[in-house]
Amino acid sequence: MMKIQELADKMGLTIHTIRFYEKEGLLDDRHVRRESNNYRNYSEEAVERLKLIKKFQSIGCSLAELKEVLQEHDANARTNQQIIDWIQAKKKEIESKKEEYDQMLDTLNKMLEYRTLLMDDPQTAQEMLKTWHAGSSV
Amino acid sequence: MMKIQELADKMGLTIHTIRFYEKEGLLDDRHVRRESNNYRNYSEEAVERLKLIKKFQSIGCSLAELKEVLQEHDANARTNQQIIDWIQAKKKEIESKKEEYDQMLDTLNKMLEYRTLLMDDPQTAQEMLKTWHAGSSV
DNA sequence: ATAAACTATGAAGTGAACTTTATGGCAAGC
DNA sequence: GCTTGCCATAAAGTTCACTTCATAGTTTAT
Repeated sequence: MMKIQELADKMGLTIHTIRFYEKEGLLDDRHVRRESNNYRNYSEEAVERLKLIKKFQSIGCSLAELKEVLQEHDANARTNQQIIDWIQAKKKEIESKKEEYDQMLDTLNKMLEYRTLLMDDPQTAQEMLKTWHAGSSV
Repeated sequence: MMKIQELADKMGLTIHTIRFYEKEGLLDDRHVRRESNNYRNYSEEAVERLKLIKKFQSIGCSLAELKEVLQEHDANARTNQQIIDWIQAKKKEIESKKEEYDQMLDTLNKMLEYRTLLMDDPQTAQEMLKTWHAGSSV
C-alpha cells in the first residue's frame, strides 16, 4: 500500500498524471482505495496497471483506445483471434504513418540533391529546377 | 487579382485557413491587399506563397518553423550550405520519429508472435511468457 | 427591393494528454 | 504549536492548426 508520490516515483510519472488517469477511468478500486483521511492508497495491482498502460501507449494507443482495451482486458472479453486482428490493424496504422514519413524523406532528399548540385554544378542544378517545374525554388 | 473564396478553391484550403495564415504572419502585402470595400485581394504571388507553405508543411514543418523559414527565404538570408544543414537536421528529426514507429512495430510483432503461438501451441506460448518476464500478459 | 451569397472581425471552441493554478485540509518534525 | 511538505479538489491553461460562432457590412441576382 503506497501513497501517490511513492507510486509516481516508482513509475516515473507525476502525481498529476496518475490522478488524471483515474479521472479518465483507467484505474478503479482494484488499484486505488481511500484511507480514512481521504488520501489515495495504491495496491501492487496499480503498478501492474500502469505498466500495462505504458505498454499500450508505447504501441501508439490513445487514452481513449486504451480505455476500451483495458475494459475488455478486465472482462476477458476478447478471443485470441480478435486480439490478433486488433494487433494487425494497429500494425497497419503505424505502417501507414511510417509511409508518410518516408514521403517526407523523399522530398527532403530531392531538396538535398538539388542543393548539393547547386554547390558543385550550378548550371545542371538550373536544369533540374525546370525539369521539376518547381515554381518557387526548393 | 482574386477574392478569398477563389483562392481557397484554387488551393484546396478554406477561407478561414487563409485568413488564419495571414494573421500568423505567413502572408504579407505582396500577397494580400485590400479593395475599397475592405475585401481581401490576392495576387498570383499569394498562390506561390501558399504552395510553398504546403511544401514545407509536407516535410513536417510546424507553422512556427515555417514562419522563420519564410522570413529567411524572403530576406534571402541563408547560404546554400546553411540550407543543406537545415535539410539534414530535418531529415534526422524525421528519421528518429520513424525509429519510434519501428519500435512500436517490434513490440506489436512480438505480441503477434505470442498470440499466434497461443493458437497453435499453447504450451510453448506459456514458456515464452516466462522468458519475457512480461508481468501482465501481452 | 429584397433575399441569397460573399465578405469582414474577434472570440471562442476542438482534441489529446497532460500541466498548472488556486485553495485548502492533513501530517510529521522540532 | 508552527512550519514544512504531502495530500485533496475543481477548474483553467498549454500546444497546434485550424474550425466554428456571433455579428455585421457588401454585392449580386431575381
